[in-house]
Amino acid sequence: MRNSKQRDVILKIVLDSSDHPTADMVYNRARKEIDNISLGTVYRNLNLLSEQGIIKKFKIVGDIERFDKTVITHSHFVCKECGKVIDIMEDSLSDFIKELSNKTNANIERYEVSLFGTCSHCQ
Amino acid sequence: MRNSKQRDVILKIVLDSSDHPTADMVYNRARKEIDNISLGTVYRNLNLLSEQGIIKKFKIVGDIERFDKTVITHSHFVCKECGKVIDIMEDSLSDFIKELSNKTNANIERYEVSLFGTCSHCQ
DNA sequence: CCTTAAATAGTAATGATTACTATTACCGTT
DNA sequence: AACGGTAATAGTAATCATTACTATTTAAGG
Repeated sequence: MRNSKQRDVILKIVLDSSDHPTADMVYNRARKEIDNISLGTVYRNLNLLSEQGIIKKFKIVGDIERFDKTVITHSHFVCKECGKVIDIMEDSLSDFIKELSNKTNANIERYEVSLFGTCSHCQ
Repeated sequence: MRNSKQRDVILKIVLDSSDHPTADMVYNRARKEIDNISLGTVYRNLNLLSEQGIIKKFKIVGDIERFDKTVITHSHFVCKECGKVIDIMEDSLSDFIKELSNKTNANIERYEVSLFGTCSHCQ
């Protein structure tokens, strides 16, 4: 993998963001530094970086792809008022899923939990 | 809401299916009964029927919309070998999410859990 | 400073879903 | 049984996120 100014900028944007940006959000932020950067380049590099485990790509049900600097396993909560995506770092969830795996005699290797409601700010 | 042959056929197909069909799957099955039924009609009626609570529309992360005759809250497991979508009727999950709601002082109103792995048949 | 392949910009294609519009058909009223 | 209003439909176009394609640019090793 060669160096590229584009990839550096894209990585820095994700590492500096805490709002779980979409590819389009990264694209718009990147354009402020490289005015003619291509959306395809943003997608390719976001996918590349997440394949390498440097950033994390995730999806919330009913939503589009998002990217996160936090690579460790965690879930996401979406506030229906402000639209914010909030990290839920919940280890007990993974324990719970393991139990479920035994009960249902299906071998659960991976899970995605999307939570919806109202965040503490908006209540 | 008026009667329509199309809606009757579409509803019957979902009620007779246990494979969590997509709109396109319902469309292809419906065409065997009404050869010129429109895909738009299928989408509109599937959405209409799920708004009425007669069927259930759901999504698995990374997958497209699916429809289910089972309307009560439950989660879904996807086998990566055979591709089957299997219902997980797990009450304890909902209790767990309620607890999580308290811990995180976010008001969790709804959740979607997608489980991935290998089913009992394919192991 | 050359060369070569990786990376890019710009554009086209894809696929699921929704929107649009002229036509059809359900159904209550005569 | 015919009529008229309007909901529902068929067929097609539009949308939007994402991927694919291709000619051009650029990193970096010799």
